Amino acid sequence: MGSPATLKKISTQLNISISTVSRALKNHPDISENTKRKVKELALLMEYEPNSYAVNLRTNKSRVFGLIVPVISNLFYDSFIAAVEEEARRCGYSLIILQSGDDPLQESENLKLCKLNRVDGVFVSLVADSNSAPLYNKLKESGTPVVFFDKVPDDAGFDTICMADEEAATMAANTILKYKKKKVLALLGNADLSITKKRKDAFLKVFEKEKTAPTLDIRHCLNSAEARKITTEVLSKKNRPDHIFCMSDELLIGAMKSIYQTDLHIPDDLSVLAISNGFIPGLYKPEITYIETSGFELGKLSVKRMLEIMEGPSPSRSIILPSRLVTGGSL
Amino acid sequence: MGSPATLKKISTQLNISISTVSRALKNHPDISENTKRKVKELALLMEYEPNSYAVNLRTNKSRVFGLIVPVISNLFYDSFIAAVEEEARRCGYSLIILQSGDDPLQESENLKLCKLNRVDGVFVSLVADSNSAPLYNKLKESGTPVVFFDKVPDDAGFDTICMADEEAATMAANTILKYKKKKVLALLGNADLSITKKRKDAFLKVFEKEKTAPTLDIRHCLNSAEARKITTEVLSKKNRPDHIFCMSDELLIGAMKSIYQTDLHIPDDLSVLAISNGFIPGLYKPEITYIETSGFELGKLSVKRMLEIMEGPSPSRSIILPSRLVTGGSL
DNA sequence: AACATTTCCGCAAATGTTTGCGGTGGAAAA
DNA sequence: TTTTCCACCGCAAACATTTGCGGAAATGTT
Repeated sequence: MGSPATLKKISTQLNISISTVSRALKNHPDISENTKRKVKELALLMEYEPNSYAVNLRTNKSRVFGLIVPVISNLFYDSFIAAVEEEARRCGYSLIILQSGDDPLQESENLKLCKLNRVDGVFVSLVADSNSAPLYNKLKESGTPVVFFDKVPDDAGFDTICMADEEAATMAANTILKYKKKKVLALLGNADLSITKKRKDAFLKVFEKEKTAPTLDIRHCLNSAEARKITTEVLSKKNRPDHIFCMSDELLIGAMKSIYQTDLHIPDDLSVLAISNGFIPGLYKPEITYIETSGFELGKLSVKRMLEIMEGPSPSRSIILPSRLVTGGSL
Repeated sequence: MGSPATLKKISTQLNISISTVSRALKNHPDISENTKRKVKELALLMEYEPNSYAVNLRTNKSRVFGLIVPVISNLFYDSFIAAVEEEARRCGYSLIILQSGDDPLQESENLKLCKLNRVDGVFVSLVADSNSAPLYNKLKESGTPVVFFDKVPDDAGFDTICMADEEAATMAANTILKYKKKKVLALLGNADLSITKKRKDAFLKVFEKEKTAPTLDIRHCLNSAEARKITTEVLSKKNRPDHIFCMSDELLIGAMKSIYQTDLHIPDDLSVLAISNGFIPGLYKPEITYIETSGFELGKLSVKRMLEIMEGPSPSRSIILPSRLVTGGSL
């Protein structure tokens, strides 16, 4: 009674074979109702639970997903993780989380950890200079499905799922146009990231065709502090912008800190527009108008896609989640 | 060459026994340098990696921790999770995350999942009406260490680690006293939580002994929206408070939304003090003065404690992380 | 009564590792 | 030459489960 219950212990107690116990607990039709009952009763009494180590070994499955993300403590990623965890659990899967901390090396280490843990599938958001594409390919070939989200590889042949980056940027540009802004400061993220490129291109494209386009000041910043510095610098010039567009929450926070240092009034003196999941924009007064990108939605969809792939290997697809404008009072 | 490499495949290739291969890869002294070299070379070539299912089964360990938390998408918990993940990975452990969503039932389900996955240890922050104490006891008795953090059980005999709740509340009260506030609105969390009780008691205790104590308006609110409603209600009265104390970020956000609706100026008309990890307070203008509770620190410490327990079963301890006052401009 | 069918169950292999123990061959000691 | 010892390696059990196959007993069919 000391060590945990096993099939063998139940079987010797009942003087039947291990396989019968195994089948009884699984409601196998070969086993009579009578023995099923006896087995189940004893199993309950002995608090039997299957040893997943052995089950995994035998079935070569773990019912665990891996999730690799640049950082956890982040308003977008944490809601994504929350959604994936919830959905995965609902479908009988557990979730191992690994963060790469913007380090390509760590990312490939994490991928190795996923292989080591022999997860049944992995979700990945790439770090900036990820060079692990071949590793992902190998993983895929070895039969472990990979779903990329948010920061996805450029190469075709992968399953990706991300926000409508172009659409969001286009929407932002059109909104700015509609409000007849004269001079806009656009704060964009890491220039090396494909997500930044996509958003930038789409953003610029809208203005190209327009006669009434505002003057654009495009700036790349890696983090909140940089965004703040740049904003302060730009706002102090004689010919200051009348609008600021922020590509992410992080940048918005930096910009707002800077704006708070001035006595400029939003939206009269300066209007603001961001791409965000909505939490941060709601904290300010007035609330910042933003284009929504829901990590939660993305997470739910990612799990759904993962399960699809695991069903029957379908050709790889790129899924794009549409975005919408949420009006605050900053524009 | 199709299916993944195993010890057996390497052994037949080299015409040696499985055990020799196993020992060679582990640098066992019984094996000659020569065979070690050959084995390692072939292992590299065949891209051998040990099947953790089998290793786990044999060694009865998984090198995986479980982490049960009410919610993931939360400024405190996500930094805690980030810290635990980082530290655990550094020590060769992976992390399975489960959220209970403030549902006691889900919490015990999650605990079962931890047992099912046979994790080597579990970190738990309890939900409000958790009734799973016996389950945790059983888990502990079965040899799986449990470390509670933040929301910990009242019962003795558990390993707990949390912020200096009393100290933080005492510090808050003393600060309020120092600034000679006349009337303070104190926004506290769920009254059923022990963390709330502790903070409340310590908070009140400071004022009991003081002649110059301010009038106190103690309110409990479950979430941000409630905090906002209460604040608005209280601020609209003729005899409005000159100070608001918020026990958490969530409550602070609600209060600030309400304050932003008025034309009260911080800190002249109304001062604000919060208990927080510092992220949210930094977003406002002026930045909110707060008493720091670092989820990140707590996470690092929790892993350290877990490893200690796993070394040699020490008597259970309660660890308390001291807090400090971070001065913004709201007081 | 002889045969066919169904019901119920056990045998044994297989999953990939780890590890205690025993064994072989050769060199050194007696 | 015999004994001792050491370096090196293999046997086989054990971990707990799943599953194809075969077989005995019970039931049903002529």
